[in-house]
Amino acid sequence: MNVTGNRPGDMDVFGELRMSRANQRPRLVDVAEHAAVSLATASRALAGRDGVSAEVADRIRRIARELGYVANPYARTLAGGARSTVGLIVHQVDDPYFSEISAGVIHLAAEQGLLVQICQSGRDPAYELQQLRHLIAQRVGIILISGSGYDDPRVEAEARAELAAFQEHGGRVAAIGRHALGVDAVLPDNEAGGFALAEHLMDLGHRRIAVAAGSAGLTTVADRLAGVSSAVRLRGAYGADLAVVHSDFTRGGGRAATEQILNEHPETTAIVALNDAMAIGVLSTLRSRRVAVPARMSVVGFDDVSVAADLAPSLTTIRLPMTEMGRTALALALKPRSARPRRRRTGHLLVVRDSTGPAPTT
Amino acid sequence: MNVTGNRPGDMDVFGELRMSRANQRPRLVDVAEHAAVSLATASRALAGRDGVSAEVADRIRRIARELGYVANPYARTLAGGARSTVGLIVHQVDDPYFSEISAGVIHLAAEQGLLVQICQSGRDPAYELQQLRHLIAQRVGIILISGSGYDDPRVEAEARAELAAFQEHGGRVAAIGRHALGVDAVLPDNEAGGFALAEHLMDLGHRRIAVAAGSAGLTTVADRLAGVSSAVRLRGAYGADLAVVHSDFTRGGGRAATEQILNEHPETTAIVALNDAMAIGVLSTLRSRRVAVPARMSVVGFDDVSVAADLAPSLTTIRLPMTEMGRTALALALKPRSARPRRRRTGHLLVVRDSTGPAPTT
DNA sequence: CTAGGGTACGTAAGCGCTTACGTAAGCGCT
DNA sequence: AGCGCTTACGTAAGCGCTTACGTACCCTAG
Repeated sequence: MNVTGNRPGDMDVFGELRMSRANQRPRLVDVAEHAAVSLATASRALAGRDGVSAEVADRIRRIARELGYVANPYARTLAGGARSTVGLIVHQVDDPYFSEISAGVIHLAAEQGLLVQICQSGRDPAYELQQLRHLIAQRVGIILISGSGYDDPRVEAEARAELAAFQEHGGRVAAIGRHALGVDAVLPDNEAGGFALAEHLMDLGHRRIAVAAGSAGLTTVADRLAGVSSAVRLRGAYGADLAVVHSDFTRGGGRAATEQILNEHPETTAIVALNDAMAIGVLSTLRSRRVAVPARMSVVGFDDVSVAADLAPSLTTIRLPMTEMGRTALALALKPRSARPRRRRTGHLLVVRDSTGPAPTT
Repeated sequence: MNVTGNRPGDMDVFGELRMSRANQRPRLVDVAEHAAVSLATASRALAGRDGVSAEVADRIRRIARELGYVANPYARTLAGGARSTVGLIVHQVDDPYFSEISAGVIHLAAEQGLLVQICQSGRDPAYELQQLRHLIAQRVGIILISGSGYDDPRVEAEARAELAAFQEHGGRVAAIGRHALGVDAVLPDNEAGGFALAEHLMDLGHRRIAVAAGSAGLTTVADRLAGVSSAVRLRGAYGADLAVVHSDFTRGGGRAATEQILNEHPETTAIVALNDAMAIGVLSTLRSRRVAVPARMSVVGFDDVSVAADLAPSLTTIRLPMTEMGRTALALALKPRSARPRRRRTGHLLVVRDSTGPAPTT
């Protein structure tokens, strides 16, 4: 139940790590003295609070700039209860989807002078919950949680409760691509994206479509899948049919799903991978199985990670603005809380490239 | 003193980030009281410092665990000069090379209970220096700097001076793949890697080799290039020849370099991209220019980012253990400083895949 | 002219921790 | 017995900020 690595031996790390006091950076008192005002006034002026006349505030700000004053975030946090750290939970930082989101978060955070603490949950709900608790214990002020939610109501409820308590105490939370948490969220329209992909394939004449889906327990999977199915159902009269194979949201998952599709649904002419990582695995396996893309099999992905355009064949996919999503999520969390959770829908765009073509005429 | 009603944190007028004091986690005093010792003793026991008898220390640790006590990192930092944040400077987090390094750093940091603050320098030396100063101003305890160094002695000297001063005050520094900083470093053998790539190509019969190099000012570029040239020079007697085109370490850079190589050095039968990102761009351009790989042109990369194996054709490259490099760098920084900079050389491995083949017989 | 109220600023009390220094007890030594 | 040394612990002074509250001053209304 405790965070890993909390054993006595590990604490030594801190023991070794200490800085000399001589690291003389200007402090708030220095600014205050130069400006011939009190600490309180200097603090108020720099925080932009009122109760300071415009001219004095200007003088203080100027002097702070001249001295190269940068507030000590630790002191600030300790004193004010204000939290200048944002905790970002992702499944895996070296997955392009998440690294692009992170890039957006980090970028805005840097602009705002906030620290970003990144945690990797490794796609494990239990570990994710532990990370969440750890972040809260570390007194972050903002928690950004990305990655798909879990269908399991118990898991999700625990996270939800933890976050609610955190918000109760003034913490800010925003979710990215995750809607069941009862918090502000930036959400791609996964269903519409799935719908668009299926439509695109059916427009090309495909009728036997297989879906390489991520873990069955993820809401993202369910949503994207729902979009695909509803598009297919709408054209059911034309004989469209859907096979769904569950694996996981990685390249390896894509490879596994492809094997299964090839074996169990040989009539398939198009594979919808529910994210780009899987699509990369799908393409890779099709290549080694000598299945021509798109001549014999069309493939689509979802996300448009940046490498998607440089694959061979380049990947038809749904573009999601990941970097912007990260930015937006942080921006959302930075705003004052509203009574009810806000949702920002992100745009999405079908990007047609070389991995899709007309259905083979058999 | 405790009013349950209206606390400052609840008012939250201007979207200020503040937490209510009511976020009652156990503090060190609570542990100390339960253990019937003083604050000082509790602190010493939990920090693993001596001056506390074994049994008392055990009791304190047990009680801390029972209470779920987690030290407030801000207070700890403020008070002790001990720094529990590690600053990580990368060029770009959504570049797989750096995201894999980050993953390693984050992982070890999580184990050690350290915060990780990631900065993106955007490959701009001036901005990187600014980020560096920012991290120092933010009082991080450890700075990890990755990405190639710059050939420009002035730029590098400034960073070097800044880091030296930081270390002077007890800060810890480690570099990843960067050797001119006068600090501990984990270094791949770029020269040997370049050598191995060139050897591999020449073994396959290639004699007209072109290099798609990153920016001319980077030490990584110089080192990898030196390896390639020296291998080629060694076989100069056999008529091997080298064309070098400089661009930058991105996919776009790879595309640009390829265009130039195709135009200016049409006799080329093999392209050495000095990192995998460029190699992806090279492959992409060759495909659109209808140059068969490896039949008409062989391509090699450097790094072995995880997608390299799933490209079409899969990429022959030098494998570097990026994740482990990140981990090692942090581990290095965590150790007490030694008198002179330590260097950890990482292994590397030529991974032969489908993007290389025998030179065309013309 | 004074009460009442607003504005601009100062004073000082912490936030939760680390650590220099002080103290009391126990030990061996002469 | 008396001295100094070591060990184990307590006391209290901050670390650099924020902010509740106090104070001086000016303005307006009565």
